[in-house]
Amino acid sequence: MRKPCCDKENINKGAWSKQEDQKLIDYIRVHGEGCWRSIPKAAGLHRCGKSCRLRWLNYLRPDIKRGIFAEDEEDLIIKLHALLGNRWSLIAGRLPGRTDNEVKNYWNSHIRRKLIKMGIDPNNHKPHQSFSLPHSSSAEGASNTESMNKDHRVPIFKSPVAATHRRISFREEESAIISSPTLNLDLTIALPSSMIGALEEKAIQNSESTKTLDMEIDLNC
DNA sequence: AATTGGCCCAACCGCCGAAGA
DNA sequence: GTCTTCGGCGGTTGGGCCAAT
Repeated sequence: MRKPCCDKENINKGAWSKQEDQKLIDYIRVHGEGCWRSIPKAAGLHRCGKSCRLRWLNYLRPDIKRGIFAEDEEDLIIKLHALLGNRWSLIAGRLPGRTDNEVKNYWNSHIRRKLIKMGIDPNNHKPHQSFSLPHSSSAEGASNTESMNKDHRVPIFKSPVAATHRRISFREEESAIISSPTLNLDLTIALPSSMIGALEEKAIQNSESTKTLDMEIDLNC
């Protein structure tokens, strides 16, 4: 049995107060992002290190872009999702200022529904033939491939791409993106510039794994 | 005005891989 | 080679807000 990431006692949970936010911001401004486990104690926060990390990365970071997604951002998310599946952190990495949580939420609340309305299966981005909303599908069938959110409104489908290829190495994923015939300019623009040179080199070196991934993606798209 | 149902999003949970001892 | 710890990730949930009834 794995130990909990932190002492559960004396740990605040739930929404962050302004004071807590300020403490975390102040600490990171001075000391930078370091060891998340030690930050709560050092910053005087009764929070789990993971919670601090999440709060900082998803909410407090100064470079976060908030507000509605632009059309081109949405388009890019759809393209990247078709390629990568539910790997939100990778998708978010190509949307400057957006977090994985934000992208994930936006996908589940907006894009998924939009695609369904358009008659496109959000799992594989193909026009669906038998895809149906949960209320019209059999509960038995649904239970194996999808889970519902709490009020049974929208099915949370597990992407076949993500389910099959979860935890593919970062290099393989970058290589797949760079070498993808269906995603070129949109993606290279968003790719962190500092990584492009190194990644292209790696893409060549890892051509074997890239081929494998591309082939798998072809099967799914 | 009160209730209900749906939507949205922040935050938690549990798992996994990487790194270090 | 094995074990432990940590950071990171995706899935899921709790709860606030708002529109419809």
